[in-house]
Amino acid sequence: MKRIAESTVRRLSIYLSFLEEIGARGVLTTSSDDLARLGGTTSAQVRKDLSFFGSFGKRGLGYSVPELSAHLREILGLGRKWNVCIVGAGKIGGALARYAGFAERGFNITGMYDSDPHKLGKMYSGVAVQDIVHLERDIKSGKYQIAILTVPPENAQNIVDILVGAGIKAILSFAPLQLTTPPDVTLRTVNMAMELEGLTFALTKRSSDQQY
Amino acid sequence: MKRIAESTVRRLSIYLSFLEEIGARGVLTTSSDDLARLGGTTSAQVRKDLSFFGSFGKRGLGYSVPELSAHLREILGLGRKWNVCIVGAGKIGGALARYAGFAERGFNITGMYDSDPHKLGKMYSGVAVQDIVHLERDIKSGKYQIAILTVPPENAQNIVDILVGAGIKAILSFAPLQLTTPPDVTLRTVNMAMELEGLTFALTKRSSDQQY
DNA sequence: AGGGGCTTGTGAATTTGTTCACAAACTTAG
DNA sequence: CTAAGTTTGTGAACAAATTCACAAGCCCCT
Ligand SMILES: NC(=O)c1ccc[n+]([C@@H]2O[C@H](COP(=O)([O-])OP(=O)(O)OC[C@H]3O[C@@H](n4cnc5c(N)ncnc54)[C@H](O)[C@@H]3O)[C@@H](O)[C@H]2O)c1
Ligand SMILES: NC(=O)c1ccc[n+]([C@@H]2O[C@H](COP(=O)([O-])OP(=O)(O)OC[C@H]3O[C@@H](n4cnc5c(N)ncnc54)[C@H](O)[C@@H]3O)[C@@H](O)[C@H]2O)c1
Repeated sequence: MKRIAESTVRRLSIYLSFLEEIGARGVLTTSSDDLARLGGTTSAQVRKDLSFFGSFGKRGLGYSVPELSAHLREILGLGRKWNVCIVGAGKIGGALARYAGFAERGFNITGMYDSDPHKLGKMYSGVAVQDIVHLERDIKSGKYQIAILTVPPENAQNIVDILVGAGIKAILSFAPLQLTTPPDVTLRTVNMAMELEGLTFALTKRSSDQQY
Repeated sequence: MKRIAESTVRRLSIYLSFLEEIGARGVLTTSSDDLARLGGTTSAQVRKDLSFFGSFGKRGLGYSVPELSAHLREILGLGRKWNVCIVGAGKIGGALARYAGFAERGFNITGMYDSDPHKLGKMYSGVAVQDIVHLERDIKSGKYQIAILTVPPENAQNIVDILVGAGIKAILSFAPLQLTTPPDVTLRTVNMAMELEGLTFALTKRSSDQQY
C-alpha cells in the first residue's frame, strides 16, 4: 500500500468528526464540497484523500454519512476499542485521565502509573494509580496498545525505553523534548510551548510585515 | 518577506530548545549536523530553515550556541514576555495554569475566566478565576496578547467570536472541533483525540501491511 | 603565507503534496 | 427512455517542501 501523508490522516480525522456531528443530527448524505467547507480545505482535496483508500461515494449524489463514517472509522483503526495507559499521574496526566472525550472515541484509559509513593492508589475516573515498577509487566501481558506519556522531560526518554522494551508500538508524549524510538514504534509529541511559539512567530511577523 | 512554512517554524522551535539545553550545559558551538541529529532531520534542512532568516553560522566552524539561540528567540518572537489568558478553568485549563513550563519560555498566564459561579475566585498559581463577562473588557484594555481556549466544544466558537471581537490576534484552542477566525487572527488547535487517531491509523496500517 | 580540512549557504534537482479539469456515473424530471 | 443536472474519482499540471551537491569562506597547522 502507498504511503499516506500525515496531513491526509489528520484531515480524515476532521472529516470523521464532522460526519459524526451531522450524522447525529440525522443528516444522511453529504458531498465533498460540504466536507471541504467545514474542514477548511477544498473538495478536490477531500476526494483525493478518500481516493487513497477506495471509492466511497455515488457520482451525482455524494456520500452516505453513516457509510462514509464507518469507512473512515475503519481506516483510522477506530473499529475497535483501544486500551491506553497514562504514565505520570501529575497535573496533565490527571486531566487526561478524567477527560470523557477519549472513551467516546474508543480510547479507554485502563491504567495509570507513577513513581511517587504519594500518588499510588489515587483514583482517577475509577482507575487507580499503580507503581511504575509494574508498567513493564503489564505491557508485556498485553494490557495496553497505546501509552500516554506525562512525566517530566528529564525522565521521558527513560520511560520511552521501558515502554518500547516491553513491546508498546504507539506513544503519545506531552514532554517538550525530542524523544527517540525505533522505526516500528510510532511516537507523536504534543508540545504546547511549541504551539505558542507558532503563535508568537505569527504575531511578530505580522507586525513587521509591510503589506499583508 | 517570503512565506515561511509552518513546518519550518516548528523545527525552529525544536532547534531552539536543543540549543538552550546544550547552552545550559556550557556548550559554545554546534553544527547543522548536530542540530539535525537531535531534531530528527537533515543538516541541509537545518541550514535551509535558517537561511530564510539570515546567515548565522561561520563556515568551517558552525554556529555559536548563544548567538543562534538569541537569533531564534528573536525570530520566534520570544524576545519579550507575552501575557496569556486561559478561558475555561476546568480540568485542562487548570493543569495548564499550574504548568511552570510556560513562564520559563516567556508566557505568563495572567488571567483566567470561567462562566461557572463555583469556579470564580479560585486560585491557580496566584491567578484568580474571573467571571467570563469581564473577558471582553480585559482584552480590549490590552491585558493579553494570546488566549488559550479550554471550554467545552459547544461553547468554543462563541468564545472565539468574543475574543476576536475584542481584538485578540492569537488563540490556542484545545476544543476538538474546527473553529473559524478571520484571516488576521492566528488559531492553532491541539486536538488530542486526533493525535491518538494518528497512532491507531499507524497501528492498524502496520499490521495490515505485507511488507514494511 | 599557503594548503588541507571542515562546515556553511544556496541554486538546482528531486520528491511530495495540492489543485485543476474533465470523463464517467449516477439521479431526477419529463 | 432520454436529456439535463450533479458530483465523484483520477490522471495531469502545478506548487511546495526537501534533499543534493558544491563553491565559498573560515580555521588551524606548518
Ligand atoms: N501541566 C501542563 O499543562 C503541561 C503542559 C505542557 C507540557 N507538559 C509536560 O507534561 C509533563 C507532565 O507535566 P505535569 O505538569 O503534569 O507535571 P507534574 O509534575 O504535575 O506530573 C508529573 C508526574 O510524573 C511523575 N513521575 C516523575 N518521574 C516519573 C517516572 N520516572 N515514572 C513514573 N512517573 C514519574 C511524578 O511523580 C508526577 O506525578 C511534563 O513533561 C511537562 O513538561 C505539561
Ligand atoms: N481534559 C482533557 O484532558 C482534555 C483533553 C482533550 C481535549 N479537551 C478539551 O478541552 C476543553 C475543556 O475540557 P475539560 O476537560 O477541561 O472540561 P471541563 O468541563 O473540566 O472544563 C471546562 C470549563 O469551561 C467552563 N466553561 C464552559 N462554558 C464556558 C463559557 N461559555 N465561558 C467560560 N467558561 C466556560 C466550565 O465552567 C468549565 O470550568 C474541552 O473542549 C475538551 O474537549 C480536554
